[in-house]
Amino acid sequence: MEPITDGELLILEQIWDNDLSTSRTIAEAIYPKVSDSKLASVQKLLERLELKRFVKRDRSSRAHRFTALISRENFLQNQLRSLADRHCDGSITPLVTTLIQAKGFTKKNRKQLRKLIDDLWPNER
Amino acid sequence: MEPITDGELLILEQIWDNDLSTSRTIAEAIYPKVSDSKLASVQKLLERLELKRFVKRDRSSRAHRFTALISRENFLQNQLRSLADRHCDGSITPLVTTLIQAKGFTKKNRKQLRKLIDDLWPNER
DNA sequence: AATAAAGACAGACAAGCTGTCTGTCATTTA
DNA sequence: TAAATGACAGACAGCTTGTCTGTCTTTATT
Repeated sequence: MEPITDGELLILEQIWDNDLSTSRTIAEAIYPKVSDSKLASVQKLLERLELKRFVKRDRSSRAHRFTALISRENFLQNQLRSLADRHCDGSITPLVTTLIQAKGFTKKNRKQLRKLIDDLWPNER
Repeated sequence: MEPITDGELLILEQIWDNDLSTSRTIAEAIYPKVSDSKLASVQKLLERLELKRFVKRDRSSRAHRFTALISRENFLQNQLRSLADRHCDGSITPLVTTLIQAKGFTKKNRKQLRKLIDDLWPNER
């Protein structure tokens, strides 16, 4: 997967939140005042997002409408895989063991995690 | 935590593998042939690593010796936190639930994870 | 119909980042 | 004393990134 920049991510998130957005609605969600140049900036980032295959464009109406080509969940999965590749030789277990010992992972979270594993893979206990 | 570049990471990993390395031993581990300029490149990256507080430098001997100021484990934790901040509003549970459902996370891994939770937090079952 | 508004698009741009390299000086070694 | 080694400052090209300008086309308004 191509790397994504902060500006591109901001726009992709708008599209996730609101499918079939136009460049203007996206710009309005990001900037308090939408000038011509700000709109052009959004369009440029959309152009790059399309080039990187994060987004597709419906050209049938005058104002093009955009749709994400990757789901939030899938995107997160890819980001995590990249991190595993970069820092753990591709292995994901170090990520899991690190995360469950992190500060923000509470007793309640542990309980939910146990339940999730039990639900997703019953008969493994 | 400051962002780290690929070149800097390569060098930090050498220091993790071999504490108290000099710029030369690091360069020898990275490049097949160590020219003057390659050595200078390593030194420049070490300078930046020091500036970013990833590394400290012992200046007592002529050839400075380098030590990591952050452990591999701590570093990974920070990377994961950054990812959570960027993509999940700081929450880490989405990362965990995504990871355990990833392709590379096997039945054996699940078993190990159950055991790890049980070992780290007994009396929670 | 004539004018104005809105959109797409190409291109340019400054700022910043990144790895590399050169040259200079100081220190150690042969 | 000469040569080798190391630290360091600075420069550099190539790339990235968000922004902006200008032009053309299409739609809306008068």
